[in-house]
Amino acid sequence: MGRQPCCDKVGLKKGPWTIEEDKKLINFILTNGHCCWRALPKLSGLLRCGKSCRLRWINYLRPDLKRGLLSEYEEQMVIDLHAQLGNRWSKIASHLPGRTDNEIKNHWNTHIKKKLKKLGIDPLTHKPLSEEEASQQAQGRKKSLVPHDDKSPKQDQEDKQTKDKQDQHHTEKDLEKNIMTSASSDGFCIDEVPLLSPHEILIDISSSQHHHTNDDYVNNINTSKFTSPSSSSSSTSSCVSSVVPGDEFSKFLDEMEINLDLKWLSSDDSSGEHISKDGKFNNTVDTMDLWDINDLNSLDIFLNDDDHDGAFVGNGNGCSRMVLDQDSWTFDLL
DNA sequence: AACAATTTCAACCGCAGCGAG
DNA sequence: GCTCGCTGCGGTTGAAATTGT
Repeated sequence: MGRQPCCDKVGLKKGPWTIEEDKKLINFILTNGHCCWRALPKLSGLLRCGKSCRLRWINYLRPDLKRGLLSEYEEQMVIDLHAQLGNRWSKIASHLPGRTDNEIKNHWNTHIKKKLKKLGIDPLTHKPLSEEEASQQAQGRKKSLVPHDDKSPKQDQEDKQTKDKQDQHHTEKDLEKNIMTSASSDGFCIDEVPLLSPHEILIDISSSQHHHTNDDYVNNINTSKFTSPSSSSSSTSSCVSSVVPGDEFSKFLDEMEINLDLKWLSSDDSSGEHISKDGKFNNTVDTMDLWDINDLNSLDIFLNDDDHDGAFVGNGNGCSRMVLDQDSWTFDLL
């Protein structure tokens, strides 16, 4: 019989997301949350499969994402965690707030692997490379100990991944046990990284029945309400509901008399003409700025900023930590 | 300036895991 | 215990960007 495909693929769009699609997805999730990824595309009017929507949200549009390269500290954490967990990227990501498994995986494959090899460390075993391997690395020639002629880098990578999988399979339980009970050899213990449980991260709407000042909201949120689930594998299965439950966030916006009407501004030009990511030239405000809801600076600004005459615009420098090379998006105040 | 080679990373694919019935 | 449907994960791909010649 075979499995049903994750979605009816006929007529569904694939490939890079357009600004319009992003807008639709964000608007829908922020106003409705996502009850079910499979149903979301239909409800939101997107010609994408639910899986694609989920991925786009989690890896790119989620409000609490950090953008830009991993810091040295984050990189070191990834290395430490990888030494213990292997290629379990979602687990690794769950310890790095604002980072996704995909991002970490990519960073590992493109940066960290090379870095470790340069340092004479085998990225798979985290042990020093043999002299021969190290010298080969130094020469920039990659040859496996088992001769494999003109294996492409891709094949080489596949081999290593297979090996990695096997190694991982054998040691998985030991590792898990080790992680649960002890610190790593360099003193870093992932158990020290706090993971929040869902009850810690939901907005306390009951308390918001009372009148709040803007500062109340921001303080409330900054303390613990908006936090990073960091990856889909964290304590709750619903990314949005764990960060900002859709209907609660809507209530919050309603109560603040904020109409969630997204305006799309280029990160490098918030007022003029724009060139969107796909290279199309827009003379309307039509690209988006990512928000920095992780620490709610942008929210802070749009709640408190008097300078924008009603129209909230991304928080400039404050946003840059997350935005960097990305566009970002903003709200309009009524 | 033009082209080739390499690198990066967003997005896709297939499978595993899990809960519901 | 089995099947089904959904979600999440990890591996892979390929277009775009960057670098080298």
